[in-house]
Amino acid sequence: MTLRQLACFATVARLGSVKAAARELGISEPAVSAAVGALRGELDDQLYLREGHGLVLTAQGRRLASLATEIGALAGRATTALDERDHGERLLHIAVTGCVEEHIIGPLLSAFSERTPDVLANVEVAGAASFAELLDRRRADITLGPRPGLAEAPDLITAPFLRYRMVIVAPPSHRLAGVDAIPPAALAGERWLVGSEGADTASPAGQYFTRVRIEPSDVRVFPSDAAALSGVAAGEGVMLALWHATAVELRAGSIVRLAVRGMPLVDLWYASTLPDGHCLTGASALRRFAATPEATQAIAAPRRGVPASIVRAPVHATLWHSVARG
Amino acid sequence: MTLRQLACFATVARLGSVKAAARELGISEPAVSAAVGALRGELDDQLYLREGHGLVLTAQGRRLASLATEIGALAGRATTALDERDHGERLLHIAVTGCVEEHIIGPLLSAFSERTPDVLANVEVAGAASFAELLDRRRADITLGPRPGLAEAPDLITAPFLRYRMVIVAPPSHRLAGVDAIPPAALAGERWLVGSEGADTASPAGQYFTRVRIEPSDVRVFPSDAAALSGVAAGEGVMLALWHATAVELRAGSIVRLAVRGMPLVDLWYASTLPDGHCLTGASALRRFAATPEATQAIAAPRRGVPASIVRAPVHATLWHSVARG
DNA sequence: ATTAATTACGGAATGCGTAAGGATT
DNA sequence: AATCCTTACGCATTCCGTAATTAAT
Repeated sequence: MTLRQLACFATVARLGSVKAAARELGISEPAVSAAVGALRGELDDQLYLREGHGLVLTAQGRRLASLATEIGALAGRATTALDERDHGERLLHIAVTGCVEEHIIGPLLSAFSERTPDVLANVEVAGAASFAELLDRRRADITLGPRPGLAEAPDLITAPFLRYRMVIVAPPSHRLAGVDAIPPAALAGERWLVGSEGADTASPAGQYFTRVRIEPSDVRVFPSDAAALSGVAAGEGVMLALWHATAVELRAGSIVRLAVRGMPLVDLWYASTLPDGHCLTGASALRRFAATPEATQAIAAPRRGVPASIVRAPVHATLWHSVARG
Repeated sequence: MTLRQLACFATVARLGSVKAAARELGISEPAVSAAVGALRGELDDQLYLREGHGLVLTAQGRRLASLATEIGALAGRATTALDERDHGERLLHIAVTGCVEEHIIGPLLSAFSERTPDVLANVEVAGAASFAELLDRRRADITLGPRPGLAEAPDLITAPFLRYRMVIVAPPSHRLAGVDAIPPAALAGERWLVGSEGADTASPAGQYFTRVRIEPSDVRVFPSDAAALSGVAAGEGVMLALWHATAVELRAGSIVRLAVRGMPLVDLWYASTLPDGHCLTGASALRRFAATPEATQAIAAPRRGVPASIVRAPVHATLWHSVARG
């Protein structure tokens, strides 16, 4: 499989014709046909069928067309975007977990950019399990979240930067509101609301369920922790939430904290990079900055959003949901 | 530029050595060196420098390493994931705007999957401006949001599926609460809270600002509309919000609606696909389903989240933020 | 009969491996 | 002296373009 073959196929898929693709690509028709033929052989699929006037993609063909276009776009970025020398040293690739993305990264970067002007950051949400690999393969300059497995990449520099607390919140009318020393098992039958990470075993909620050995049957996924919290206030269910993200609602009385045994859950988030010589100066600067009181304070402050001037809209957010077996 | 060259460079970047990369790739050392040399020439950058024992990537080299790894991963998906024949016909690529993603897609897909079991959906957030191209290049099977420009892809089938209303909400203590017929210009000096799309000109907020000709100086970005709404309740500012997403908070009295002239703003969202013969049956089924009363009702219902059993955690969400000029 | 995709074949270019050169520790 | 990246050169493979063939309207 070569880039050229993929480009040929992507063009054929888009234009619905080998001839037109050949014209657009500036090569001969057989060249296109052969390129696609090679893919056909390699992937063991027809990719498209001739049908009347035009071509109709097979299911695999459609998927490959999508992948091929995406690959082509990335390759194009390699040739063009790489020229922006300015950004080269200043662009930070930051990999974070969903929870850090929603609650931490905004104020943290906001504060960091005040201290170190002209920072550009590209935030990518990833599972903590992939942190070590992302750093190792240079796909991320720094990771923020749980500690990467040191077994996988022993050379990482890893520093704790935030001690966080998680609590279980419920509507004020909840039957267990005000009750002391609630055993976790008493919550197994509740309706649990979770944010975009769902109840994945790697998510905070999933890890908690595993730790206290409950398997709630009624878990409902919201598009964000904030939306789930709003659901709690509306009486929809209970939620495992980041303590400092619930301060406003707790004070307003729209939700209450349940006194579940073992709560609040305290844990640490880490900032990790490759060793100093091998990572961007910006990455090690951010790693060090994240642990300063200044950063901690910015993160802990009641959330006020981030000035629009320093945040560009997500250019390309990709979420993978899969919905099955209704 | 070829996939092989990129794979060579990615491996060199990861292992920090041409020799080690050659060993891992199972080819000779000069072959690797030449492949990287070709990239060096094409991209006009050294990519890495020899330094003592090992190699140190240049800034461009780091970016290329990231791109190369990503491209390699996608190419790998093309060979392996394409084999999952089962999913071929059932996997829907859905492109939506940020607003639809947060407020609409969950209940819509939840209801759709009840009616059509075994649906798999892959939801991608994109700007409405790219809808036509996404459909045209087969990177999306269906788009949900504003109407794609018909000039760009005249053959699309486009059907309105939801009439939505947007309102401006504020804290109950706001000076304009209860005031009638507020001129939009009176809000130019407010602090505006916006969700993840920011105040981008393509976002609902950005479009509104353009339409009423105000350029607020104080716009603060939150990670989601729900978070921004919670900010409104906390007295942080005002917000242009989807009417039906504010029902719970309005009823609870934690926020109020401002009687701004021209509000509520009413508009339509459209479901668009390629013509029936050229798109997945699932895509046209969803396009038709979205316009049924059943779907409208599911979307309009106060939000309750989506059962965890039918939503998988986002496997790989990529957000591009860029933070500059603190 | 016409349009469009595929196969056949000759020539050019690319890519790999062995061997030698150069730079750094 | 040793290690590692790079250049030099011969060979096999791949890839393209022209021309002929096949399939469908």
